[in-house]
Amino acid sequence: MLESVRGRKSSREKILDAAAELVSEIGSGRLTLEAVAERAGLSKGGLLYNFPTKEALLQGMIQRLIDQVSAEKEALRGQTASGRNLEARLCTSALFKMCSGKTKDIATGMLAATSENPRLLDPLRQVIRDTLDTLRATSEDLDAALLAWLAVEGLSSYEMHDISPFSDEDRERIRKAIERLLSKGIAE
Amino acid sequence: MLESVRGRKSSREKILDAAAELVSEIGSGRLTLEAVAERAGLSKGGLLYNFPTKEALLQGMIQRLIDQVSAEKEALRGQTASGRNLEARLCTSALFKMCSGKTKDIATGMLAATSENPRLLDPLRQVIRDTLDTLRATSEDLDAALLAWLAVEGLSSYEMHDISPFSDEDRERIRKAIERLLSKGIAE
DNA sequence: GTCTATATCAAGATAGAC
DNA sequence: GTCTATCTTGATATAGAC
Repeated sequence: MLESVRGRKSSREKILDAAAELVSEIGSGRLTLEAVAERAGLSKGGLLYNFPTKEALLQGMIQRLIDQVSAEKEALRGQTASGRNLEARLCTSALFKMCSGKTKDIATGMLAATSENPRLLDPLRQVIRDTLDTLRATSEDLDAALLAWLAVEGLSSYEMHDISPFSDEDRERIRKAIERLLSKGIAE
Repeated sequence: MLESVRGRKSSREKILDAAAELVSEIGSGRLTLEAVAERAGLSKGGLLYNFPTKEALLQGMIQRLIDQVSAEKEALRGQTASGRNLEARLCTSALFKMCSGKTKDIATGMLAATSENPRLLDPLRQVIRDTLDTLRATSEDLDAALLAWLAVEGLSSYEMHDISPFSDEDRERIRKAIERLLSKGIAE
């Protein structure tokens, strides 16, 4: 699935980047193949060689979103000390990184898919169900785990729609509060 | 602003309802004036009399979303015992009601607006900034208030995109956990 | 206040050259 | 693998009747 070659990005990657940026800038519903092609530095024909339909492009955006979060989570697993609510900590950290880092635009794939055809979110639905199952099965404090997860999703949603009122310091404060919630739980 | 007359809904209300439903069903990007008109039980011409452009319709959807949450919050204010993190409790309760009740569809106005023109979310941006200011100024435990707020937004986002994995019981559990977080805070 | 008819335009997709 | 040219559809918006 990883198609980046050393040095140069593949056309597919350039196209997905271009599409993600455009969704942020002009809105998911205004995403046109022509605009994506121009931004990615090729023609409509070239784009349609890589993604034969617009739906295929949107599917690609969703799949990259899923792959990115999954990869981030697994990378964190190696660096994270085991302990209370481990899975929830991995999951929230990975999502948090996604919505604050430079891969932030990738989340807009969700908006693009929702816009065109809500069923394109099916793969994401499955991931979310699996995440809930995992949290249920492994969390020492499920209430805290659910709230932490949802809070990161809320933040992510705000960033995705570009309506977040939070500064970098705010986000850091939120990150720490989530960490505290997961390790200490809700007070009695 | 409230234009409902006793008995019959105004055309405006019927149109806004129809648009909200359609966004849930076919995706924000597929929302067409013709489909809205048909669902609302009038013709394209009749629709365009009430909302002269598609943007005006989307603005109407966003405004109704804002008005609804605001009204819900003020209604709750009368019934809620004052106490720890009052504003956060009002705000989360109002949002929670929106995303689980029958007014759920109204939230999809956000998707419709994002889809067509992200700047249509400007009024919502203002409300969110004001909410953050209020929480900052009044919360006994700001960390808890922020997490609770974000958690409801996360839940709302899942429901809005129809990717929520939660059952009614799950949502009730989440509601209680948020209440507990706001009244008790994060453990030490 | 709501209807029909129509002008106008833009977007997705195809075909075939290079 | 990428390009240009073209076909076709469908959506917004206008004009004017009822």
